[in-house]
Amino acid sequence: MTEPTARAYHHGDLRRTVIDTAFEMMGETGDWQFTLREIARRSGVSHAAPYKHFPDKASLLAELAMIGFDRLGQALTEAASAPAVPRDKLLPMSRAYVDFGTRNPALYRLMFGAETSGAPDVHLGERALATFAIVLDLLTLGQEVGDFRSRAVRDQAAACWALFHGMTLLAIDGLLIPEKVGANPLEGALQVLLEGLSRADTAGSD
Amino acid sequence: MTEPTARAYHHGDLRRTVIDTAFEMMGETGDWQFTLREIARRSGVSHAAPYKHFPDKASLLAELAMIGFDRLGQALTEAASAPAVPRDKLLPMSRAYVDFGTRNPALYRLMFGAETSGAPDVHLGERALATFAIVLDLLTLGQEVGDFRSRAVRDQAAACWALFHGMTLLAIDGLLIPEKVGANPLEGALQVLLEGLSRADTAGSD
DNA sequence: ACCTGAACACCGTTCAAGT
DNA sequence: ACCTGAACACCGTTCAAGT
Repeated sequence: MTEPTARAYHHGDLRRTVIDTAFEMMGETGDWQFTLREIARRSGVSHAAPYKHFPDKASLLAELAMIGFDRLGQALTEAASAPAVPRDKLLPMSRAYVDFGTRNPALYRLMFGAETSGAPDVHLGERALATFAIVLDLLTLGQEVGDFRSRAVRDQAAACWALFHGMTLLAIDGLLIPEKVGANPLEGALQVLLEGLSRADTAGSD
Repeated sequence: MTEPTARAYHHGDLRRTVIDTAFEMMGETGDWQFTLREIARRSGVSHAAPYKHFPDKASLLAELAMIGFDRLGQALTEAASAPAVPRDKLLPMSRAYVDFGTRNPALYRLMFGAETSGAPDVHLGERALATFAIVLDLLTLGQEVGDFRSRAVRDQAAACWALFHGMTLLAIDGLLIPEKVGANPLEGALQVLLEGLSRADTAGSD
Protein backbone atom coordinates (compact mmCIF):
# COMPACT_ATOMS: atom_id res chain seq x y z
CA MET A 1 0.00 0.00 0.00
CA THR A 2 2.96 2.27 0.48
CA GLU A 3 4.78 1.42 -2.75
CA PRO A 4 4.83 4.48 -4.96
CA THR A 5 4.83 2.60 -8.29
CA ALA A 6 2.22 -0.01 -7.47
CA ARG A 7 -1.37 0.28 -8.74
CA ALA A 8 -0.31 3.28 -10.79
CA TYR A 9 -3.37 2.61 -12.90
CA HIS A 10 -6.74 3.81 -11.76
CA HIS A 11 -4.86 6.31 -9.73
CA GLY A 12 -1.75 8.18 -10.54
CA ASP A 13 -0.83 7.61 -14.13
CA LEU A 14 -4.15 8.37 -15.74
CA ARG A 15 -2.55 10.64 -18.27
CA ARG A 16 -0.36 7.88 -19.65
CA THR A 17 -3.23 5.41 -19.51
CA VAL A 18 -5.39 7.72 -21.56
CA ILE A 19 -2.67 8.05 -24.18
CA ASP A 20 -2.04 4.32 -24.30
CA THR A 21 -5.72 3.55 -24.59
CA ALA A 22 -6.08 6.08 -27.35
CA PHE A 23 -3.29 4.43 -29.33
CA GLU A 24 -4.91 1.09 -28.69
CA MET A 25 -8.26 2.22 -30.01
CA MET A 26 -6.71 3.90 -33.03
CA GLY A 27 -5.12 0.58 -33.85
CA GLU A 28 -8.49 -1.12 -33.56
CA THR A 29 -10.59 1.25 -35.62
CA GLY A 30 -8.03 2.74 -37.96
CA ASP A 31 -9.14 6.27 -37.14
CA TRP A 32 -9.37 8.66 -34.23
CA GLN A 33 -13.12 8.55 -33.89
CA PHE A 34 -12.66 7.04 -30.46
CA THR A 35 -14.60 8.72 -27.73
CA LEU A 36 -13.16 10.17 -24.60
CA ARG A 37 -15.94 8.50 -22.68
CA GLU A 38 -14.94 5.09 -23.97
CA ILE A 39 -11.35 5.76 -23.04
CA ALA A 40 -12.47 6.67 -19.55
CA ARG A 41 -14.54 3.49 -19.42
CA ARG A 42 -11.62 1.31 -20.43
CA SER A 43 -9.39 3.10 -18.00
CA GLY A 44 -11.86 2.45 -15.23
CA VAL A 45 -12.44 6.07 -14.37
CA SER A 46 -15.38 8.40 -14.67
CA HIS A 47 -15.89 10.10 -18.00
CA ALA A 48 -14.91 13.40 -16.51
CA ALA A 49 -11.55 12.24 -15.25
CA PRO A 50 -9.57 12.57 -18.50
CA TYR A 51 -10.42 16.26 -18.53
CA LYS A 52 -8.12 16.70 -15.59
CA HIS A 53 -5.24 15.76 -17.88
CA PHE A 54 -6.33 17.08 -21.25
CA PRO A 55 -8.40 20.22 -21.72
CA ASP A 56 -10.25 18.60 -24.60
CA LYS A 57 -10.12 15.90 -27.21
CA ALA A 58 -8.23 18.09 -29.66
CA SER A 59 -5.34 18.47 -27.29
CA LEU A 60 -5.17 14.73 -26.73
CA LEU A 61 -5.01 14.27 -30.50
CA ALA A 62 -2.26 16.87 -30.71
CA GLU A 63 -0.29 14.98 -28.08
CA LEU A 64 -0.69 11.72 -30.01
CA ALA A 65 0.46 13.39 -33.20
CA MET A 66 3.54 14.78 -31.52
CA ILE A 67 4.46 11.38 -30.21
CA GLY A 68 3.95 10.11 -33.73
CA PHE A 69 6.42 12.59 -35.17
CA ASP A 70 8.95 11.62 -32.57
CA ARG A 71 8.59 7.97 -33.45
CA LEU A 72 8.81 8.66 -37.16
CA GLY A 73 11.95 10.70 -36.75
CA GLN A 74 13.43 7.90 -34.69
CA ALA A 75 12.59 5.32 -37.34
CA LEU A 76 14.17 7.44 -40.05
CA THR A 77 17.43 8.12 -38.29
CA GLU A 78 17.67 4.49 -37.30
CA ALA A 79 17.18 3.29 -40.85
CA ALA A 80 19.80 5.69 -42.13
CA SER A 81 22.37 4.93 -39.49
CA ALA A 82 23.63 1.62 -40.84
CA PRO A 83 24.68 2.34 -44.45
CA ALA A 84 27.94 4.18 -44.84
CA VAL A 85 27.38 6.53 -47.77
CA PRO A 86 24.44 8.89 -48.29
CA ARG A 87 23.40 7.27 -51.51
CA ASP A 88 22.88 3.97 -49.72
CA LYS A 89 21.02 5.63 -46.88
CA LEU A 90 18.26 7.11 -48.98
CA LEU A 91 16.47 3.94 -49.98
CA PRO A 92 16.35 2.41 -46.48
CA MET A 93 15.16 5.70 -45.12
CA SER A 94 12.44 5.90 -47.74
CA ARG A 95 11.27 2.41 -46.95
CA ALA A 96 11.31 3.14 -43.24
CA TYR A 97 9.14 6.18 -43.85
CA VAL A 98 6.48 4.38 -45.84
CA ASP A 99 6.66 1.45 -43.47
CA PHE A 100 5.96 3.64 -40.52
CA GLY A 101 2.90 5.03 -42.22
CA THR A 102 1.42 1.78 -43.41
CA ARG A 103 2.00 0.20 -40.02
CA ASN A 104 0.35 3.07 -38.18
CA PRO A 105 -2.21 4.33 -40.69
CA ALA A 106 -4.45 6.09 -38.22
CA LEU A 107 -1.56 7.73 -36.43
CA TYR A 108 0.08 8.81 -39.65
CA ARG A 109 -3.13 10.32 -40.95
CA LEU A 110 -3.68 12.06 -37.66
CA MET A 111 -0.19 13.56 -37.72
CA PHE A 112 -1.00 15.36 -40.93
CA GLY A 113 -4.72 15.70 -40.42
CA ALA A 114 -6.64 18.92 -40.30
CA GLU A 115 -7.45 18.37 -36.64
CA THR A 116 -3.83 18.76 -35.64
CA SER A 117 -2.42 20.94 -38.39
CA GLY A 118 -4.42 23.93 -37.33
CA ALA A 119 -3.64 23.29 -33.70
CA PRO A 120 -2.31 26.21 -31.67
CA ASP A 121 0.56 23.93 -30.70
CA VAL A 122 3.60 25.29 -32.42
CA HIS A 123 5.43 22.13 -31.48
CA LEU A 124 3.49 20.19 -34.00
CA GLY A 125 4.69 22.23 -36.91
CA GLU A 126 8.19 22.18 -35.50
CA ARG A 127 8.20 18.44 -35.14
CA ALA A 128 6.82 17.94 -38.60
CA LEU A 129 9.57 20.09 -40.00
CA ALA A 130 12.10 18.07 -38.06
CA THR A 131 11.19 15.22 -40.39
CA PHE A 132 11.99 17.42 -43.31
CA ALA A 133 15.27 18.37 -41.69
CA ILE A 134 16.37 14.75 -41.50
CA VAL A 135 15.89 14.32 -45.23
CA LEU A 136 17.55 17.66 -45.88
CA ASP A 137 20.62 16.72 -43.92
CA LEU A 138 21.01 13.47 -45.79
CA LEU A 139 20.80 15.19 -49.14
CA THR A 140 23.19 17.94 -48.14
CA LEU A 141 25.74 15.36 -47.12
CA GLY A 142 25.07 13.43 -50.30
CA GLN A 143 25.80 16.44 -52.45
CA GLU A 144 29.01 17.17 -50.58
CA VAL A 145 30.21 13.64 -51.08
CA GLY A 146 29.22 13.80 -54.71
CA ASP A 147 26.48 11.17 -54.56
CA PHE A 148 23.78 13.52 -55.68
CA ARG A 149 23.37 16.04 -58.41
CA SER A 150 24.22 19.63 -57.52
CA ARG A 151 21.11 21.75 -57.23
CA ALA A 152 19.12 23.46 -54.50
CA VAL A 153 19.06 20.89 -51.71
CA ARG A 154 15.79 22.21 -50.42
CA ASP A 155 14.14 21.43 -53.72
CA GLN A 156 15.45 17.92 -53.62
CA ALA A 157 14.35 17.51 -50.04
CA ALA A 158 10.92 18.84 -50.86
CA ALA A 159 10.65 16.34 -53.69
CA CYS A 160 11.71 13.48 -51.42
CA TRP A 161 9.41 14.41 -48.60
CA ALA A 162 6.47 14.94 -50.91
CA LEU A 163 7.08 11.63 -52.61
CA PHE A 164 7.39 9.79 -49.31
CA HIS A 165 4.30 11.47 -47.98
CA GLY A 166 2.30 10.81 -51.10
CA MET A 167 3.35 7.19 -51.44
CA THR A 168 2.59 6.55 -47.82
CA LEU A 169 -0.90 7.98 -48.00
CA LEU A 170 -1.73 6.32 -51.29
CA ALA A 171 -0.55 3.06 -49.80
CA ILE A 172 -2.62 3.57 -46.67
CA ASP A 173 -5.66 4.36 -48.78
CA GLY A 174 -5.20 1.17 -50.73
CA LEU A 175 -4.89 3.04 -53.99
CA LEU A 176 -1.70 1.35 -55.06
CA ILE A 177 -3.41 -1.59 -56.67
CA PRO A 178 -0.85 -3.85 -58.35
CA GLU A 179 -2.86 -4.39 -61.54
CA LYS A 180 -3.06 -0.69 -62.15
CA VAL A 181 0.01 0.69 -60.59
CA GLY A 182 2.50 -2.10 -60.97
CA ALA A 183 3.76 -4.81 -58.69
CA ASN A 184 5.88 -2.58 -56.55
CA PRO A 185 5.09 1.08 -57.02
CA LEU A 186 7.05 1.96 -53.93
CA GLU A 187 10.36 0.79 -55.30
CA GLY A 188 9.51 1.96 -58.78
CA ALA A 189 8.72 5.48 -57.73
CA LEU A 190 11.79 5.64 -55.55
CA GLN A 191 13.89 4.56 -58.50
CA VAL A 192 12.49 7.37 -60.59
CA LEU A 193 13.22 9.79 -57.80
CA LEU A 194 16.76 8.48 -57.44
CA GLU A 195 17.33 9.04 -61.12
CA GLY A 196 16.27 12.62 -60.60
CA LEU A 197 18.70 13.02 -57.75
CA SER A 198 21.68 11.15 -59.08
CA ARG A 199 24.40 12.82 -61.07
CA ALA A 200 24.20 12.05 -64.77
CA ASP A 201 27.38 10.00 -64.74
CA THR A 202 26.25 7.91 -61.77
CA ALA A 203 22.70 7.43 -63.02
CA GLY A 204 21.58 3.85 -63.37
CA SER A 205 21.87 2.21 -66.74
CA ASP A 206 18.81 2.38 -68.97
CA MET B 1 -47.79 28.08 -58.33
CA THR B 2 -47.87 25.79 -61.30
CA GLU B 3 -44.35 26.43 -62.53
CA PRO B 4 -42.33 23.25 -62.23
CA THR B 5 -38.95 24.92 -61.70
CA ALA B 6 -40.07 27.57 -59.28
CA ARG B 7 -39.56 27.17 -55.53
CA ALA B 8 -37.49 24.09 -56.27
CA TYR B 9 -35.91 24.71 -52.90
CA HIS B 10 -37.74 23.60 -49.81
CA HIS B 11 -39.41 21.09 -52.00
CA GLY B 12 -38.12 19.21 -54.95
CA ASP B 13 -34.40 19.54 -55.19
CA LEU B 14 -33.46 18.87 -51.62
CA ARG B 15 -30.78 16.41 -52.65
CA ARG B 16 -28.91 19.01 -54.64
CA THR B 17 -29.46 21.61 -51.95
CA VAL B 18 -27.94 19.33 -49.35
CA ILE B 19 -24.88 18.78 -51.51
CA ASP B 20 -24.47 22.47 -52.26
CA THR B 21 -24.85 23.41 -48.62
CA ALA B 22 -22.32 20.78 -47.65
CA PHE B 23 -19.78 22.22 -50.08
CA GLU B 24 -20.55 25.65 -48.74
CA MET B 25 -19.93 24.62 -45.16
CA MET B 26 -16.76 22.78 -46.07
CA GLY B 27 -15.52 25.98 -47.58
CA GLU B 28 -16.34 27.85 -44.40
CA THR B 29 -14.80 25.51 -41.86
CA GLY B 30 -12.12 23.80 -43.90
CA ASP B 31 -13.27 20.37 -42.82
CA TRP B 32 -16.30 18.11 -43.04
CA GLN B 33 -17.31 18.42 -39.42
CA PHE B 34 -20.51 20.03 -40.57
CA THR B 35 -23.62 18.53 -39.11
CA LEU B 36 -26.52 17.14 -41.07
CA ARG B 37 -28.84 18.99 -38.75
CA GLU B 38 -27.24 22.31 -39.61
CA ILE B 39 -27.50 21.53 -43.31
CA ALA B 40 -31.17 20.80 -42.81
CA ARG B 41 -31.54 24.06 -40.91
CA ARG B 42 -29.91 26.07 -43.68
CA SER B 43 -31.97 24.27 -46.26
CA GLY B 44 -35.10 25.14 -44.37
CA VAL B 45 -36.22 21.58 -43.82
CA SER B 46 -36.56 19.38 -40.78
CA HIS B 47 -33.47 17.58 -39.59
CA ALA B 48 -34.91 14.30 -40.73
CA ALA B 49 -35.48 15.35 -44.32
CA PRO B 50 -31.92 14.80 -45.62
CA TYR B 51 -32.24 11.16 -44.63
CA LYS B 52 -34.73 10.72 -47.44
CA HIS B 53 -31.91 11.43 -49.89
CA PHE B 54 -28.86 10.04 -48.12
CA PRO B 55 -28.92 6.99 -45.89
CA ASP B 56 -26.36 8.58 -43.58
CA LYS B 57 -23.65 11.18 -43.34
CA ALA B 58 -21.00 8.81 -44.65
CA SER B 59 -22.81 8.38 -47.93
CA LEU B 60 -23.15 12.12 -48.34
CA LEU B 61 -19.41 12.41 -47.79
CA ALA B 62 -18.80 9.71 -50.36
CA GLU B 63 -20.93 11.61 -52.85
CA LEU B 64 -18.97 14.79 -52.23
CA ALA B 65 -15.71 12.94 -52.69
CA MET B 66 -16.85 11.47 -55.98
CA ILE B 67 -17.80 14.89 -57.25
CA GLY B 68 -14.39 16.05 -56.15
CA PHE B 69 -12.64 13.38 -58.21
CA ASP B 70 -14.67 14.34 -61.22
CA ARG B 71 -13.70 17.96 -60.85
CA LEU B 72 -10.04 17.11 -60.33
CA GLY B 73 -9.98 14.95 -63.44
CA GLN B 74 -11.59 17.75 -65.37
CA ALA B 75 -9.01 20.27 -64.16
CA LEU B 76 -6.17 17.95 -65.11
CA THR B 77 -7.32 17.19 -68.62
CA GLU B 78 -8.08 20.84 -69.18
CA ALA B 79 -4.62 21.92 -68.08
CA ALA B 80 -2.99 19.35 -70.33
CA SER B 81 -5.07 20.09 -73.38
CA ALA B 82 -3.35 23.27 -74.48
CA PRO B 83 0.36 22.35 -74.82
CA ALA B 84 1.26 20.34 -77.87
CA VAL B 85 3.91 17.90 -76.67
CA PRO B 86 3.74 15.66 -73.60
CA ARG B 87 6.80 17.22 -72.05
CA ASP B 88 5.10 20.59 -72.00
CA LYS B 89 1.89 19.15 -70.63
CA LEU B 90 3.37 17.71 -67.47
CA LEU B 91 4.18 20.93 -65.66
CA PRO B 92 0.80 22.60 -66.26
CA MET B 93 -0.93 19.43 -65.20
CA SER B 94 1.12 19.25 -62.03
CA ARG B 95 0.32 22.82 -61.18
CA ALA B 96 -3.36 22.26 -61.88
CA TYR B 97 -3.31 19.30 -59.51
CA VAL B 98 -1.75 21.14 -56.61
CA ASP B 99 -3.91 24.15 -57.34
CA PHE B 100 -7.06 22.13 -57.12
CA GLY B 101 -6.01 20.82 -53.74
CA THR B 102 -4.95 24.09 -52.20
CA ARG B 103 -8.10 25.77 -53.47
CA ASN B 104 -10.36 23.07 -52.06
CA PRO B 105 -8.42 21.84 -49.05
CA ALA B 106 -11.34 20.27 -47.24
CA LEU B 107 -12.64 18.57 -50.34
CA TYR B 108 -9.23 17.28 -51.31
CA ARG B 109 -8.61 15.88 -47.85
CA LEU B 110 -12.02 14.30 -47.84
CA MET B 111 -11.41 12.63 -51.19
CA PHE B 112 -8.47 10.75 -49.73
CA GLY B 113 -9.67 10.61 -46.16
CA ALA B 114 -10.30 7.49 -44.16
CA GLU B 115 -14.01 8.23 -44.08
CA THR B 116 -14.35 7.71 -47.80
CA SER B 117 -11.50 5.36 -48.59
CA GLY B 118 -13.03 2.50 -46.70
CA ALA B 119 -16.46 3.21 -48.18
CA PRO B 120 -18.33 0.32 -49.74
CA ASP B 121 -18.66 2.50 -52.83
CA VAL B 122 -16.47 0.97 -55.46
CA HIS B 123 -16.92 4.05 -57.55
CA LEU B 124 -14.72 5.97 -55.26
CA GLY B 125 -11.74 3.75 -55.81
CA GLU B 126 -12.47 3.70 -59.50
CA ARG B 127 -12.63 7.44 -59.72
CA ALA B 128 -9.47 7.89 -57.73
CA LEU B 129 -7.69 5.54 -60.09
CA ALA B 130 -9.00 7.53 -63.02
CA THR B 131 -6.75 10.31 -61.80
CA PHE B 132 -3.84 7.94 -61.96
CA ALA B 133 -4.88 6.91 -65.45
CA ILE B 134 -4.69 10.48 -66.71
CA VAL B 135 -1.10 10.78 -65.56
CA LEU B 136 -0.31 7.35 -66.93
CA ASP B 137 -1.61 8.22 -70.36
CA LEU B 138 0.43 11.36 -70.51
CA LEU B 139 3.61 9.51 -69.62
CA THR B 140 2.93 6.71 -72.05
CA LEU B 141 2.52 9.19 -74.82
CA GLY B 142 5.60 11.03 -73.67
CA GLN B 143 7.72 7.89 -73.85
CA GLU B 144 6.43 7.08 -77.33
CA VAL B 145 7.32 10.52 -78.55
CA GLY B 146 10.68 10.25 -76.89
CA ASP B 147 10.16 13.02 -74.37
CA PHE B 148 10.65 10.79 -71.38
CA ARG B 149 13.13 8.19 -70.39
CA SER B 150 12.24 4.60 -71.23
CA ARG B 151 11.28 2.63 -68.15
CA ALA B 152 8.14 1.13 -66.61
CA VAL B 153 5.53 3.82 -67.18
CA ARG B 154 3.58 2.72 -64.17
CA ASP B 155 6.56 3.43 -61.95
CA GLN B 156 6.87 6.89 -63.42
CA ALA B 157 3.17 7.48 -63.02
CA ALA B 158 3.29 6.28 -59.43
CA ALA B 159 6.14 8.68 -58.76
CA CYS B 160 4.23 11.56 -60.34
CA TRP B 161 1.00 10.88 -58.57
CA ALA B 162 2.70 10.39 -55.22
CA LEU B 163 4.65 13.59 -55.65
CA PHE B 164 1.55 15.57 -56.63
CA HIS B 165 -0.41 14.08 -53.77
CA GLY B 166 2.33 14.71 -51.26
CA MET B 167 3.02 18.26 -52.37
CA THR B 168 -0.65 19.08 -52.33
CA LEU B 169 -1.17 17.82 -48.81
CA LEU B 170 1.98 19.39 -47.46
CA ALA B 171 0.89 22.65 -49.03
CA ILE B 172 -2.58 22.35 -47.54
CA ASP B 173 -1.10 21.64 -44.14
CA GLY B 174 1.05 24.72 -44.36
CA LEU B 175 4.22 22.70 -43.98
CA LEU B 176 5.94 24.20 -46.99
CA ILE B 177 7.35 27.15 -45.12
CA PRO B 178 9.59 29.24 -47.38
CA GLU B 179 12.37 29.72 -44.84
CA LYS B 180 12.75 26.01 -44.40
CA VAL B 181 11.71 24.55 -47.67
CA GLY B 182 12.70 27.22 -50.13
CA ALA B 183 10.81 29.93 -51.91
CA ASN B 184 9.00 27.68 -54.31
CA PRO B 185 9.14 24.04 -53.28
CA LEU B 186 6.43 23.20 -55.77
CA GLU B 187 8.44 24.16 -58.80
CA GLY B 188 11.65 22.89 -57.27
CA ALA B 189 10.29 19.45 -56.55
CA LEU B 190 8.70 19.22 -59.96
CA GLN B 191 12.04 20.08 -61.52
CA VAL B 192 13.71 17.26 -59.64
CA LEU B 193 10.99 14.92 -60.79
CA LEU B 194 11.33 16.07 -64.37
CA GLU B 195 15.02 15.33 -64.23
CA GLY B 196 14.16 11.83 -63.16
CA LEU B 197 11.77 11.44 -66.05
CA SER B 198 13.71 13.12 -68.80
CA ARG B 199 16.09 11.25 -71.03
CA ALA B 200 19.71 11.92 -70.19
CA ASP B 201 20.35 13.84 -73.38
CA THR B 202 17.32 16.06 -72.90
CA ALA B 203 17.92 16.67 -69.22
CA GLY B 204 18.28 20.30 -68.21
CA SER B 205 21.76 21.73 -67.96
CA ASP B 206 23.39 21.68 -64.53
C1' DA C 1 -43.39 10.58 -52.96
C1' DC C 2 -41.56 13.64 -49.71
C1' DC C 3 -41.38 15.98 -45.23
C1' DT C 4 -42.32 16.62 -39.93
C1' DG C 5 -42.02 15.91 -34.77
C1' DA C 6 -41.02 13.33 -31.15
C1' DA C 7 -37.91 10.05 -29.32
C1' DC C 8 -33.44 7.26 -28.40
C1' DA C 9 -28.82 6.54 -27.43
C1' DC C 10 -24.64 8.76 -27.16
C1' DC C 11 -21.14 12.63 -27.18
C1' DG C 12 -18.04 16.51 -25.48
C1' DT C 13 -17.70 19.47 -21.85
C1' DT C 14 -18.64 21.71 -17.30
C1' DC C 15 -19.06 22.07 -12.41
C1' DA C 16 -20.15 21.59 -7.70
C1' DA C 17 -18.85 18.10 -4.54
C1' DG C 18 -16.50 14.45 -2.71
C1' DT C 19 -11.84 11.86 -0.88
C1' DA D 1 -4.29 17.09 -6.04
C1' DC D 2 -7.27 14.03 -8.30
C1' DC D 3 -11.74 11.83 -9.24
C1' DT D 4 -17.15 11.43 -9.29
C1' DG D 5 -22.15 12.33 -10.59
C1' DA D 6 -25.38 15.01 -12.33
C1' DA D 7 -26.45 18.22 -15.85
C1' DC D 8 -26.39 20.84 -20.51
C1' DA D 9 -26.46 21.37 -25.25
C1' DC D 10 -26.05 18.99 -29.33
C1' DC D 11 -25.54 14.95 -32.60
C1' DG D 12 -26.81 11.00 -35.84
C1' DT D 13 -30.45 8.18 -36.73
C1' DT D 14 -35.19 6.13 -36.58
C1' DC D 15 -40.08 5.98 -37.08
C1' DA D 16 -44.91 6.68 -36.91
C1' DA D 17 -47.59 10.23 -38.92
C1' DG D 18 -48.83 13.82 -41.69
C1' DT D 19 -49.63 16.28 -46.67
